[in-house]
Amino acid sequence: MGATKTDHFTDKQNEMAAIAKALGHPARIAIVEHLIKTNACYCGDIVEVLPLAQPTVSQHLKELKNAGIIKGEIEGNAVCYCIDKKNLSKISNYFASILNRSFKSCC
Amino acid sequence: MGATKTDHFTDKQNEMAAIAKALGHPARIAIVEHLIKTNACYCGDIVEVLPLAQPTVSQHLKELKNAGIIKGEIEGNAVCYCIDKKNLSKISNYFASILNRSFKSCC
DNA sequence: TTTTAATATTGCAATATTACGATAAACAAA
DNA sequence: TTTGTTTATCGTAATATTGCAATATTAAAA
Repeated sequence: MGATKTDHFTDKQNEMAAIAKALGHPARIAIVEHLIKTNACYCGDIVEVLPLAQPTVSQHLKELKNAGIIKGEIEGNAVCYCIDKKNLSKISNYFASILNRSFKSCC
Repeated sequence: MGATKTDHFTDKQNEMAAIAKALGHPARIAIVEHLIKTNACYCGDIVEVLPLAQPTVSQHLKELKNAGIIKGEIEGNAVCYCIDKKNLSKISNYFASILNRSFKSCC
């Protein structure tokens, strides 16, 4: 095996898991943090900041983009990336609502 | 390759990524949701609810426990699991603070 | 003690992820 | 058109994850 049984779970569960999974790597957390700090920046700037080769960074950017966490705008031969707040808001609200519904613990 | 370069990132980045990663699977999201709904319950109840075999569920529970998202208390020969709010609060607050710091988008 | 019940662990196959060199693609500049 | 710059894609090796059958472990019950 090795393939997740996504069809056995609800759309919402799969959606939240996909967003969380995209953020489940320190390089992608670092990218998000850098985009927050600089507000927006070129792909090349991110490559300079991270301890990873350019193709690896490009791959991480693609995953964040697929998950709807960032978006990129082509400017000439460069690409300007920035945060797409929508899905970050979704997962933030999701966790907040889970915590609100969680009262006492048995253990 | 295939191994994440954790030593090149900050402790905070690695920590947030680890929590997000643990939540990056629909089965683990479903487990968390079920624990919220029932407040606390036995491992066996979770196995009944999920479309996965007992060893697979046990493995997912272990990952959630390692990430500090749930905790389990042994009661006789059964184990009662419940949410450990601490790390869920951490990631919830983390995303909230990221969103607060994120103003306008370039693209 | 033997049996039963509830979880955890082991071992393994299938698949996914991570990382990067090489290369391609797209565009600007000369 | 040629060259340089920027980013994406391809191919591939190393490693991690997912899932489950078989089995071990632990403790209650008979």
